Amino acid sequence: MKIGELAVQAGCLVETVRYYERIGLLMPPERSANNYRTYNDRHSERLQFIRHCRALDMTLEEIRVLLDFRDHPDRDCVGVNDLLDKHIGHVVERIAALSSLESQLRDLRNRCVTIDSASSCPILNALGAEAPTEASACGAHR
Amino acid sequence: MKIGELAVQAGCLVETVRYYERIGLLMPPERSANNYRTYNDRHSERLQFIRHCRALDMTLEEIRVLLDFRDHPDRDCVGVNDLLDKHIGHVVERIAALSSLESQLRDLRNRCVTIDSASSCPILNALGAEAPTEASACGAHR
DNA sequence: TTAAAACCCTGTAGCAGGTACAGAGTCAAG
DNA sequence: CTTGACTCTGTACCTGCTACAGGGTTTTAA
Repeated sequence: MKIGELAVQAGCLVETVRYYERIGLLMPPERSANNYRTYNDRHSERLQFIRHCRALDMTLEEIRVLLDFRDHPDRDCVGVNDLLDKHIGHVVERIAALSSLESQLRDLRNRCVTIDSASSCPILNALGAEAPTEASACGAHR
Repeated sequence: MKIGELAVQAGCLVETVRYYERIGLLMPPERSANNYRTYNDRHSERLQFIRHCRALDMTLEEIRVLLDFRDHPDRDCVGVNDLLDKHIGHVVERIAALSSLESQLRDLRNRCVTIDSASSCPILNALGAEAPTEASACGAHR
């Protein structure tokens, strides 16, 4: 099958498929006489695996590790569990950071009750003053 | 004051300060005879405003709007409230998406109880099969 | 038969929000 | 007078794609 059909099967763009090949996540397929990529079901399966993982917000590096486990079925799968546990940890952290963020933003929003000139806007004033309490963890995982 | 001191005051890197100047968020300061940037307290205040907003996970475009309100104290501040409400909306959406993600990941993780070979790992198998239920909303805001 | 639409190719640039150099100049302390 | 800490500009890199430009090919419809 050609790249367009593969992309449809996986629900992604053709450019994404070529991108995965370029970064070595998808092995380069055979080329037909006209230099078109020709894929088989194994490629399709692998691409769908990748897309499922991406839908679960895993990084390409995490996916690379999982693919490596898939490529070595003889090894035990402890690493798979570890990776998943870590990934869940990242997600939990990110939720906590965003929840804290939300309450800070609501605090800020509640300061303004009257529509007035920007110079006396309590929100702008609060954003300019001191630190808004150690927040963020924004540099965190995604 | 020189750029290093300014950066310390704002808790960011020197490169970040220059980056903000480059994209027009921070006005270019005076230069001393040796071509060093020389900042005053107004610069410092503005930079700290920006960093506070970033700590609240606002985009640079959102911050640009808020700075514009600050720069026009005569205008009313309805737009400030609107911007904040929208931003809170984004954060709430993102939390919902991540929570759904977390439960999917936990489902996945719970499939594996025994340490076995990767070929029979239920996690790898599940990631390879069908769609893991419409998930993600990963393309969402940040 | 032929022309247009729909595909494929490579290569490169762009997004956000910075970070990290390289290679050069400047300045203060020992 | 040299060492180290700063500063400057410019450019490349990061993630995970997306979107061209500028070509070639194949399929479909008139």
